Amino acid sequence: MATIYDVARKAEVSPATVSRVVNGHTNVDPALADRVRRAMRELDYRPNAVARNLRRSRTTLWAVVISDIGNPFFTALVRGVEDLAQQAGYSVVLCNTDEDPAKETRYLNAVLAEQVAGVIIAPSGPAADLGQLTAARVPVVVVDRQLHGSRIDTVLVDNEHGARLATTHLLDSGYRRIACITGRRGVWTACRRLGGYQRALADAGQPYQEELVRHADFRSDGGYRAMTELLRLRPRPDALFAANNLMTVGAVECLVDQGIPVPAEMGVVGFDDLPWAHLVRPALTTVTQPTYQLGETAAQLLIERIADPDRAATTVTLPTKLQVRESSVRRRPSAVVDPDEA
Amino acid sequence: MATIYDVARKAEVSPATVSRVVNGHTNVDPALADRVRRAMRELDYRPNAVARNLRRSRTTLWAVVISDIGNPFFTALVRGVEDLAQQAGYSVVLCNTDEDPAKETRYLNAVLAEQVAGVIIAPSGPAADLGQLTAARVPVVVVDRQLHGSRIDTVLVDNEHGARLATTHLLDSGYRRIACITGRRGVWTACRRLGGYQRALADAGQPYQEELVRHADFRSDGGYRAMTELLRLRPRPDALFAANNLMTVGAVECLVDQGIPVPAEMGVVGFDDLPWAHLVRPALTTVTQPTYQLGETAAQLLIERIADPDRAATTVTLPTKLQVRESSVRRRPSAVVDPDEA
DNA sequence: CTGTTAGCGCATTCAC
DNA sequence: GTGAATGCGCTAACAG
Repeated sequence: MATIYDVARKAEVSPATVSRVVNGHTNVDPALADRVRRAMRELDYRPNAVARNLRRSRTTLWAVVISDIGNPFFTALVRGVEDLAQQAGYSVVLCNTDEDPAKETRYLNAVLAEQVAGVIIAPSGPAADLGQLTAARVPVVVVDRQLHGSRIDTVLVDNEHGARLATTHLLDSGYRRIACITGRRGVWTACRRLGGYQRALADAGQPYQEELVRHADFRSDGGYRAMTELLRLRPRPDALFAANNLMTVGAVECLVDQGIPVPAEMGVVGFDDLPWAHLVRPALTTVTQPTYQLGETAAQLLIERIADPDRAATTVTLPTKLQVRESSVRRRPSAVVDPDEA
Repeated sequence: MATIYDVARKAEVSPATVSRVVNGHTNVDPALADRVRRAMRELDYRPNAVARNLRRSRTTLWAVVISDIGNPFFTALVRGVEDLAQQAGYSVVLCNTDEDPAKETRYLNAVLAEQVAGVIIAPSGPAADLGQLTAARVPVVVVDRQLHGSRIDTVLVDNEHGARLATTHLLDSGYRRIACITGRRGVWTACRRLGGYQRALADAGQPYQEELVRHADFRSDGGYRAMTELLRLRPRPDALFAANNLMTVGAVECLVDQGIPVPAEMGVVGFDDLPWAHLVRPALTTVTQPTYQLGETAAQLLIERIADPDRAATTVTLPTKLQVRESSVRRRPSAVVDPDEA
């Protein structure tokens, strides 16, 4: 590979001038600039980003750390991040931890070693150790989860509100024994969504029954198992609020396998939409999150944080909406209007 | 951030010795090594990967270039790559081009500049310019598509065979006017899958009718539009073979919207599975690819290519299978056995 | 406006 | 087995 010195020699200028042309920083005599550009073309010169990063002691890379690349929630979020990152001149490195703390640690170490310009982390699992990142003064934005006690920029949705909407909707549809499958104890989103469920029951003067609540792992299999357990209860629940998209899928699979008709014998609402929620029969009612904007907002905060490392930390909360489809309405399911499909 | 010099000073050794301890290359006196390790701990020393990369003029990063991060096919593939990469000590950078040639070019440039150790590219769109990569002697493996005329390691599936299986199955189920939605003209997978469809018709002595074939963009919307067009034909097709997963989704959405019952009035088989294909009612019959292994195999080839840049290029072809579910069988749909679900 | 110079942090010669 | 010295390729002072 040609270096900046090769170009300089060929164009009969100094390496500094080549650098100036490449980066367009200072003004360069047009004639010289032309010679440089020609030399670059002839040598097929490509600036070595590694050397530049070392010299500048910063990179143009963001790391986005997510826990499940197979979950459409995260891929949509990544898209939002990526689009803004590109605009701002950053490339995005995706780190998929698969809910594996060891992988997460490895990635965070790599991220530090590689001197990334910033990190956006969207963990659904237990708390990551962001201490080392913040200690190294790496700009960080947390998405999807509140980290108490730390001054970090954060983007959230109103989980409690969404969960409450979902549960209230099931009550309004006439369901009375509503089960809840939420995430692991201690996981922030799991708590908030469970909280919204409880709140809705309280609002309606319904008793809160511990046995109707299950904690699973935010994955499909976990939803399946939790549903299996719930179906053993007597009397059986007549509705389900599932606290994330993949667990909803698992639960519905279980219902299909057991031959339990939805929504006739089991109303279902899931938290977080799925790209194909309306293709499943019956179409799934979900609490939708503005996933793409979640990513965009995180990217925006990261850009601002990089520009001013000392500004006060911000928390942005985005709204959720209830998307009523068929799985939660006992009669005339096809009459439901779906604004997103218009 | 502490540097190797800080550690050396604190441990009262030379930077070279610290480097030796960090990399475990040569033998170091245990006493010195201990002092070094303690100093590293106390200073929370983290090797600067950028500097190391510059010095060694190679990195420990792979780039995986895909065209749609929202497509489960690619995410599964990435998982396969990632798992092997981790084992081999590489980190994976995901580059999502969204079928946008400009984005792809930007990423390939970045990839060159960042001196990545290797590239795995899985494009579904038109030909990428890999020339510059191979010219720079960057190890490259192509997945999912054949690049004729170039000596590049490649991992494929037997597209033609899978498409033929799918079409033959529809014929066997009694459908006679079978439409095909494939990808853009000139896209390798699109051609091969169309070829399999044609071959199956020929095998069965059925005429090939141009009007039954549509070319779309491998995305959901394209499938929807193509299906809309096909439904205007008279006589109407009675079955569909769609050449990728997302177009299948789009086509089925269209059928739902038009109120056309599947499989009674329209048999459907899609190429490439979806994680939730069995949740859709009726459950979708698909041609499944070993997506994860596709990624693993690509990673394996890349590892071997890096180890020996001059070995002959290999092409590996993996098998596809027909997964019969409900959307392609007119009677007794629930009797179908699905081995993957056992 | 341009060239000379130094050094980012590290790994690797080469002497010792 | 260890340390001193060098340079990976580039950018940013600084001097001219």
